[in-house]
Amino acid sequence: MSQRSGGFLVTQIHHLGRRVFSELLKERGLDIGPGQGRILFALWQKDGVPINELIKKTLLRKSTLSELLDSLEGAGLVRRVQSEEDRRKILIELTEKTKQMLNIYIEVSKEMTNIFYKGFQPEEMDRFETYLERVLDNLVKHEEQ
Amino acid sequence: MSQRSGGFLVTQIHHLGRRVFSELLKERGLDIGPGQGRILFALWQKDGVPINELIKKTLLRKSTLSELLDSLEGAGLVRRVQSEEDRRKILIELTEKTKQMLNIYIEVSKEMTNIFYKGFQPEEMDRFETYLERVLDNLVKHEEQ
DNA sequence: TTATTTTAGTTAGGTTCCGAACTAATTGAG
DNA sequence: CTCAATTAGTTCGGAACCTAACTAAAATAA
Repeated sequence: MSQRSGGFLVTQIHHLGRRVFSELLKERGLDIGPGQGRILFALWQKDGVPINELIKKTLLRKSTLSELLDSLEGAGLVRRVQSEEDRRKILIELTEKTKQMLNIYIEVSKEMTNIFYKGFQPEEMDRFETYLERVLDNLVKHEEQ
Repeated sequence: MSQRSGGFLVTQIHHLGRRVFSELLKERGLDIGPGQGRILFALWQKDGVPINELIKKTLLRKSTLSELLDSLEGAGLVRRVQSEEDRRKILIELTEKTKQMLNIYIEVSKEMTNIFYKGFQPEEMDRFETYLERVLDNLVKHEEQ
């Protein structure tokens, strides 16, 4: 009976959050969208990786990544390099341009976190993120059958 | 320097959840997408309302609603009726076809909730949803300036 | 070796979202 | 009463997602 609404809330938070984040990126002069940012964020942790590794980190579909990488490459933010060992693989590298964006991106992310978690105690953030990880895990496991 | 990742987790849950929900709708023979379902869900609670009311319930932009309503109307799932009192307003009504979908939709929603919250105790769901509401509230207030 | 299967990525077509610029009806200020 | 401002929706172009169908390279099995 319990009319749970977790999924709807997550959806609403996602869309509102995306709008706010977009706005912050723009204000700070970062000319990238939140979808592009998501990929760059993964690449800042480690670049020179094949698309398959980005799929694991972002949970996006390969067709989505393929297209987002087109736009990032078109904007000169990443480079596609064919792997020597396995010529099926395409390694994604950051360009110099992108490396200089990292610090601003981190600033914007912090700002975003402040808005997101306004009024939260650190322990509350921890508990909340633990719940989020459990839900994500449930969904990932369900998708794997 | 707490590297918080709530926003990323929410995004990932949103996208994975959408895929799972889409799949469930299809399996149950409901020929609607999750975006359409979101609007129908609001209308099942109360229909014959102007688009502005749907904006408040769904937090979508009016252009988004306008287009989703086009697709719903095209599929014969809703009707647009011009308001008598205020001819700027368009009231959205469910059709008979749609009213018969409600029960199945509720079933699918329950299934979705079971997957989403697998392993959660009821109190944990309550706490989690309270956190979600607080985050959503933070974002709504920030958007209002 | 050669044919099949698997893996890596792209392409095509469609959906759901957005902001910005538009039309039309109502409200409100002078 | 009239005209400017507000409110209600639509349209347009683009971004970020999807599935399904494709190409090409590598691995495997015959």
